[in-house]
Amino acid sequence: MPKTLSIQTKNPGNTPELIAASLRTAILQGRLESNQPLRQDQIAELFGVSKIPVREAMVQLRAEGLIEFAPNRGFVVSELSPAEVEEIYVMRMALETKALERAIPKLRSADLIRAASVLEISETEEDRSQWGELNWEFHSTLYQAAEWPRLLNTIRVLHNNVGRYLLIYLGGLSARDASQAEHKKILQACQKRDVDRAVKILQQHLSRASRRLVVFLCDQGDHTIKGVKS
Amino acid sequence: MPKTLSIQTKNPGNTPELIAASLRTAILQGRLESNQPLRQDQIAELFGVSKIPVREAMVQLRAEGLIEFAPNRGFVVSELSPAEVEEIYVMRMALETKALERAIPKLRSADLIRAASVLEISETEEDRSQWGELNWEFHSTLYQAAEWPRLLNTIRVLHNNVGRYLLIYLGGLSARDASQAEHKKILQACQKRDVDRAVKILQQHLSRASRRLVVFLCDQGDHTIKGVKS
DNA sequence: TAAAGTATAATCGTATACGATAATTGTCAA
DNA sequence: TTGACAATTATCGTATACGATTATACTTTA
Repeated sequence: MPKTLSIQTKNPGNTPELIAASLRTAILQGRLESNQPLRQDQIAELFGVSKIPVREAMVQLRAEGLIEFAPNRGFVVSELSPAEVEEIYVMRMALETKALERAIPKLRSADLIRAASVLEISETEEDRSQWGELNWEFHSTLYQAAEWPRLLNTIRVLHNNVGRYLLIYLGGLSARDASQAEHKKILQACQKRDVDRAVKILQQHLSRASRRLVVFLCDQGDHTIKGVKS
Repeated sequence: MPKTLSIQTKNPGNTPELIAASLRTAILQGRLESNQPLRQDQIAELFGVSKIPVREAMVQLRAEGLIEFAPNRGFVVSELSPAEVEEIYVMRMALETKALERAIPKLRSADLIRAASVLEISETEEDRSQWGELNWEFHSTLYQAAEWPRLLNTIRVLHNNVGRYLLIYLGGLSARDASQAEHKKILQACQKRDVDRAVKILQQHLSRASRRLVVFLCDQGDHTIKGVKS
């Protein structure tokens, strides 16, 4: 369990939502590891609330696939098998290409500027825990122009699911530089309104990330099958 | 509010799940209409439980997009605008073609027989509230062979979201016959392991349903913008 | 009458409490 | 020592209760 997840002062939103957001970030940043049990009492105390809003937050996170549930045993942080990572990338490819296709003709210069500045910030960002967030910022800045909010949200959920693992694998600087270079190419194609080229690079970008991630997870010492150590 | 949603005898599963399943079915079958508020006390009493498992069920259904939530105002059954229906069909097309592509080479004869028998049953099924379920049975029988459970689940959620509306529009017998004919063609292509043809027909099937549904919703007396009558 | 304000009722949100279930530890016999 | 069983502890699941919020009905006043 991390030292502290978040301490709220008042209640400026709704409580289960705030708790879900805090836990979500902790999982994405790798501060909560796979298979780690989430104790309701403990988390409730951490946030200074009872178990009830905590459980609602967890039902939400379970629906997003970030945690798993077993009756009377509680919730644990999900672990993805290489096969599941592949599956998620198949879905991302199918959905993100649709989003990008529709977004490109609708991109405003403000969107392009924003995407470019996110890339710049990424260059100098030292804090690894922020990389996943910046990565999402870049992609979502482009996709949101499609004005398909449900699609964007589904993509976000899928992105979050691989987020933790992406973080580990981007740890290698060469992988990160390659990823950055691909982002720049995608942005250039967007600026030229070259849909086919942008989509093609995006596909390469995702399938490369998928392959690297799968290799990483397979090499990764533990040959784990869905949380059951062999 | 319908007469009865479901009366449980014991607790053979976990309670919020059972409640969610029951409400989900009620929404899919059109027994709970769009914008109808879901009163926690009332539903709790209906199931003979307190509000707490009811709220958890609702958080789950909200995550699936079937109901919406406003703090201190509670939950209401979602209403889809024509634009949202289109969006969902774009997503379905992107995802279902991937599922079908991968499934076809892996389809076992048992799967094909099952799909065929679902179509047969559909022919004779009088009860309209079952059509959505049978429709899903047919599609999911084909898709599950892909062995991508997350993808299948996401498709199911999307299917559920348009389920109610589909039900209304399939009310017209000609539309239903057309849909059945397309299903048969898809199945034939699957039997011949003709991936390209099957995918092509599936795309037509979905885009036709989408167009018809959008037209239907636009004609549909009420020119409603996200629940706010104009 | 209509707008504004107030009182009442309906509903929500969750802290507390407690029985139910699972995990852990301790005990005993083989 | 080790396996089976019992006792203990930890944790879960939710019914109850109650304050907080919102909706509705009822005044009051201009």
